[in-house]
Amino acid sequence: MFIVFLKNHPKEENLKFVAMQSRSPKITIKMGGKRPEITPPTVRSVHETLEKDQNALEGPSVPSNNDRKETDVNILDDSSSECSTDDEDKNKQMVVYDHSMNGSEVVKAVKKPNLDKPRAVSKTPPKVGAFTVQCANCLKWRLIPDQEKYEVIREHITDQPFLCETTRQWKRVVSCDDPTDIEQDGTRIWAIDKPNIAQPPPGWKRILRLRSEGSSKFADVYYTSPTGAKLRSLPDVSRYFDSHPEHAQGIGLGRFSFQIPRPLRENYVKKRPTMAAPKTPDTLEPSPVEPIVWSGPAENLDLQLAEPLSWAGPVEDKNGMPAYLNTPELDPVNQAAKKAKRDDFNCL
DNA sequence: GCCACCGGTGGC
DNA sequence: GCCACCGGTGGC
Repeated sequence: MFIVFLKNHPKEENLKFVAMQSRSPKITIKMGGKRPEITPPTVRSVHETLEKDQNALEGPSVPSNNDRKETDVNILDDSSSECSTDDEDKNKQMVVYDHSMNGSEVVKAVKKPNLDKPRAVSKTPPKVGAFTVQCANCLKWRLIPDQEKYEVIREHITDQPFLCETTRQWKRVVSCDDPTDIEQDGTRIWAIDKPNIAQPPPGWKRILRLRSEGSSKFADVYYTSPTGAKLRSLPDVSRYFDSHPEHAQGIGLGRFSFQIPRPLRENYVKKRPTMAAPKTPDTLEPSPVEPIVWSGPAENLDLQLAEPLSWAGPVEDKNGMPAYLNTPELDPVNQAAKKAKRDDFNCL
């Protein structure tokens, strides 16, 4: 289940579905199954990007991940990577999803106006730009015209897998033979949405607010009540019902879910600093040995501990070799390589 | 003063 | 490590 996120330019707030190029890695994902496939980010020229987006939206293409079986739903965002530069920002362009054509959605790539101007607010959190669901049969992505339809699909995605034919609900004629609406080509930020979330009760609206890259959380969910109250948690909703019993009729807390999507890019969210890890043999640093000063009587020199100390030092295998050679996670060299790899992703 | 956004933390 | 929950705060 996917959502594609877009960060709208302030002047483009009226555009419902806008995607801007970013250097996000290409990611595909399979619900409840294999890990996402991530390929390194690439930088493309404006021309290349335009051509590729056109191909993605109009040309014959198929999802790159062939082993997906389940239906996915998606939300897209545009937000560029923290590693992007002003020059790269200039190369951004938009893909506009125009669903205003009587249900016959047309997706077209357009050049972003004012490419020379940097985006007004680079720190503003991204906005959801598009919803897309994967056909359970052909695995192609189908854009969903609006959030309401998306929420309907999401609510029953497990029991009623999404198919290309489902788009006929909004009078769109598309089949598995048609090219995918949108491709996971690294030009957008994708997020895995949670399946089977109930539609908000009548009069209520479920709002998803994305946070900026590097935040401690990816997003926040809140509900707006019929009275306009903004509720941030189930206890909030419960308290609201206590004070507005007239709005609680027939509405259980089960109708509310504050689950947030998960970004496909693992480093989108700042990792919580971990507690100091217990020292393992490979992390133990040689430290200066303090001389033991013994001031007791000489006859106590043979004093020994009654119980043997547990040994936390390197353990040898049966051949007398360090244990970490058989256990890569204990290998200090292996650990250093892993750390270097992690640092590569941080771009800091 | 309000509120969107963010950080922290306790519980699991 | 993830998530639910809520307090803090900067910008308006």
